[in-house]
Amino acid sequence: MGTTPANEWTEHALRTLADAGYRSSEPRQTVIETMAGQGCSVTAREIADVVRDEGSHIGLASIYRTLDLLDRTGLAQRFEVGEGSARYEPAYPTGEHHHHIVCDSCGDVVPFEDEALEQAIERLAGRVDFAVNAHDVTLHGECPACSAPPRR
Amino acid sequence: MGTTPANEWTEHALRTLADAGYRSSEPRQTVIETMAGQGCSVTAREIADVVRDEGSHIGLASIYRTLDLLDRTGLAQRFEVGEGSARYEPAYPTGEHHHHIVCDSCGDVVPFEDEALEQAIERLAGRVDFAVNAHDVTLHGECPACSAPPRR
DNA sequence: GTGAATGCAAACTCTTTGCATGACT
DNA sequence: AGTCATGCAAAGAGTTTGCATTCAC
Repeated sequence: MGTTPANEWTEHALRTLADAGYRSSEPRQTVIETMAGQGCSVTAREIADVVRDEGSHIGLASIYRTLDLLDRTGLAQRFEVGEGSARYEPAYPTGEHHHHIVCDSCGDVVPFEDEALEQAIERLAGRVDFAVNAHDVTLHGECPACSAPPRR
Repeated sequence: MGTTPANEWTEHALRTLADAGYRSSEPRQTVIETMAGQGCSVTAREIADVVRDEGSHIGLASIYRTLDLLDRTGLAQRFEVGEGSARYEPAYPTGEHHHHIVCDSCGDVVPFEDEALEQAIERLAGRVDFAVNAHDVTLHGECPACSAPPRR
């Protein structure tokens, strides 16, 4: 396996933080690697659980502090899908990104991309009097499994 | 002043709840009227504050219960813009709705509508394998006041 | 060595829940 | 009268913060 987007983001994030004068501690590296390792978005607790399952341990507070740092430096994007806890995911320097569909029955979150949607938002952003620098789109509904007829 | 959309929603909501067998209590009516009275979206605490300023009082728990009821019955829509607390706003039976731009500096929330955006989402919804029945779009940025050069 | 980052625990905020009281139908 | 809804207070969940210790530079 060669260079994946996740690997690239990990390195980009570590380098960016180092360049900005932040120290490279093991907890920070682990949080970043764990985020990259998850397919899509993660919550603070999910990171803690994954790390614990790998035999290590990072205090929840440190995870929150790292996530906050990543968000503030633009290395990650924070968003919520309405289930109480914040989700974070890597933000690629290319601006490339996706959005999410949430199953309101089982809580499943799956990503999607849509160029037409991005264009509509871009045009809109140019028309409003806010300086728009990010956007969230979340679709709500039921996943195929949940909208299937009840099992018996 | 005649019939406004807000008035209509208030009546629609009260009637719908009554028809569904829910009791018409004063707290519920007040919450609904207060929601209608606010321009856009509200938080539970905002409702409590407005009600208190008008000389009445409703327990926070009842406000939350009413908001939850409105959300479950489709009379209101719940969403979050990332400032910790949930916001609710009237959902019109016509399906007419808007989205929000949030100023990440001062927390100001302003509504917008965009037909092209709605169309893009509608087309997208038809293409995914989820049964999509709602969507949130939130733009983040800085409002004109906050992006202005710092005052001196 | 010095200042920044961690970990723990306490504090906070938002929201939900249990239970007795009061109100709508 | 019989329920359903309210209000209060306590409980929960997620997140932030204070502070002593540890670690990176």
